[in-house]
Amino acid sequence: MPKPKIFRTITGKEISLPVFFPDATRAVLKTLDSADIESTKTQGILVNTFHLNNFPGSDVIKEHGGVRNFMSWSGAAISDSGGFQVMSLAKKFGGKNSVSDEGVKFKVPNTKKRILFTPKMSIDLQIVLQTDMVVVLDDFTDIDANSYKERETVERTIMWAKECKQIFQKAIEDQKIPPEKRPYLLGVVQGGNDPALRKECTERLVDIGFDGLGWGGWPIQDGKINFETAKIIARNSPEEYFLYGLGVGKPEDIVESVNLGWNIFDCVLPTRDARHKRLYVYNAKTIDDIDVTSKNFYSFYVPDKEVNTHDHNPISTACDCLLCTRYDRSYLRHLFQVGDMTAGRLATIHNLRFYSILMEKLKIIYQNKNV
RNA sequence: GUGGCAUUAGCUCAAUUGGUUAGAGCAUCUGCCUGUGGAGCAGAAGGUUGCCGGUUCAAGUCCGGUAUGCCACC
Repeated sequence: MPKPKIFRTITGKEISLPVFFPDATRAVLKTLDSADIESTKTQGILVNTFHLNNFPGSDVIKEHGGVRNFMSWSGAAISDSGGFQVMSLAKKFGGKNSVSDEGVKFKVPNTKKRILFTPKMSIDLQIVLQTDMVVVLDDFTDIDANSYKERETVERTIMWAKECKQIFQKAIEDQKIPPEKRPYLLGVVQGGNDPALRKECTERLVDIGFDGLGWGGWPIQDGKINFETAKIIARNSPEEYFLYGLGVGKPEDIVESVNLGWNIFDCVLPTRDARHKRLYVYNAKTIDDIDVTSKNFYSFYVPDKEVNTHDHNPISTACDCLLCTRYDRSYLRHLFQVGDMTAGRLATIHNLRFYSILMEKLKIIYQNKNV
């Protein structure tokens, strides 16, 4: 069976793989509006169920008929379950936040509310969001987890995955959602750095049956990605499955992951780095000359350095974004110096175009490989 | 012309009654950011304390002179 080359949205769009979804956690890609996102040729975005449930709340999203209408976005959209946030919140606030088989108990940030976030809530909310891919709630295996904790999180992840699938299917039937409007359902593989546990988790999730699997957990280990885990999940997944590297990653990590069969990615790096004055720049002179399989195919450009004050060159000649086609280095430095938000906007647009060019280049390689 | 106040890092300012190696913010330079509570974090460099002399074991700090600036009064 051939690998899927198409990601179909519930609005009828077809997106070829691999694809990168930047993180619009709160239904906004920081500093950009939806027209800006379109201009970067970004195909889809990732929103977060947990955060959108807090603000503005599912009733508001429901009134709009989904998060896409809410933010006037016509591309693809995936909703994250909230599993990762639950982990980071539990870690940050500890104490009264706890994970049990029922779900996650925690205090809602910035409020006095304490709620139990369950697999059912996550799925129900994601269906309200009307995204193209729904992600099951998973129990995050911490990078420092001992083998007992690793086992526990995997068992709970599988239990919740089963529950999520049943709730998902029931919702589809109850709401009479036609097949072409049915979102994809993604299982998430946990198990930390234990290869046998990762394999087992993958197999048991495949037995339950999903449209794809996510590479869960913390992707970084001593600053490097554990590609052994990526290989194990990919090898034990059906050919037609979507393989989604959750939170992956740096450009070179995406290149390597695509090589191992992964085809969907999301990461905060391009947007966060842009706001933190780190721009991704291809070393090639033109877009045509870019070779993402070569070593060191890109560099970082730090826009607010003093040396840029009198530099009238564009940030990159191998880029066709708003920043590179209209403004020069001197002006961008000025915008960062005076602390204007436009600096963040132009830098974010640039970094997103860098990533969309990366995916366009990988698409060509990927499609040639699968002919 | 007389009196008062000021002068310390590129910039704005700290530094008990004279007492270790004169500090901080911004700017500069390095690095970091991975299913985003964060336009964030870490680190480095940067000084003949306006200049000349004096008192003292010890001076950014006290004294005399001088330069520059601000204020007040003739």
